[in-house]
Amino acid sequence: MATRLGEKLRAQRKQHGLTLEKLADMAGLSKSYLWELENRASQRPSAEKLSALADALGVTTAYFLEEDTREPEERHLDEAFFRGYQKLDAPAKDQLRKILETFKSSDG
Amino acid sequence: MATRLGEKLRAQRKQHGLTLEKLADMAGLSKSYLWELENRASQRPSAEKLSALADALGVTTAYFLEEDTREPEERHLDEAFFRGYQKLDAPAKDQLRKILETFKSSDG
DNA sequence: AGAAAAAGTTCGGTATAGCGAACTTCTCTC
DNA sequence: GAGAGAAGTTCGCTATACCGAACTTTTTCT
Repeated sequence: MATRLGEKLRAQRKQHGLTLEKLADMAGLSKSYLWELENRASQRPSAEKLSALADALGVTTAYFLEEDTREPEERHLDEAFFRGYQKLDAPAKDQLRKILETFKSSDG
Repeated sequence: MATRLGEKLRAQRKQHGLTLEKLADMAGLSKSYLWELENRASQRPSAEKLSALADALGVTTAYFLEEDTREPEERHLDEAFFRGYQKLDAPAKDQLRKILETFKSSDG
């Protein structure tokens, strides 16, 4: 077995050194269901549950859903960057956006 | 009735000039269920469905789930910025991250 | 205004999300 | 290696996600 989602969940959980029960408590679901998410194929968790898990593990729901070709490390950097960006005030955001535009035009 | 999620869904759908049926087709769900999402309280759609809707409407799932205090316009800018950033090559990303750090330290 | 088409709404049914509690396996410590 | 405690797994059940088809309302024609 082992779905893509299940593998990602388990990998993240282990990485944080959490047991099924601890993570389940943190995310507000049962450990039995969390086990099913990790181990049983074709689970379709609700957006609520998946989002709670993503929050507890410090990733985005998109990470669990998408086929993401990025390395986990790069993905993590990207998400951290976006969280940081969102906390800026409006003028700072605006500056960054302008800088991004110049970067865009200088490659493919 | 009208939940937070329902309101957001309907607002986005109208903004794109889509009927229930069109959006439902685009996102791969039935129009009857989409109607329920928009109009019935306490819906807990699967991450899959919500993600498909978010994709079709050009927003993130987080937008539908979070209490987001940002103005829709700002949120949209932020998400567009992040999409742009993710497409950059590694060195460009790295430069932007460093710039972000300098911005962070210069405010609260 | 009235027909026809398009949009929205209701409803009954099936599959499964998600739970609690019991059971099993692993990991200690003596 | 036995017994205790933690971690993982199974299972039966209830609530509900989600659908198709029928129905109603709104819009768009002439």
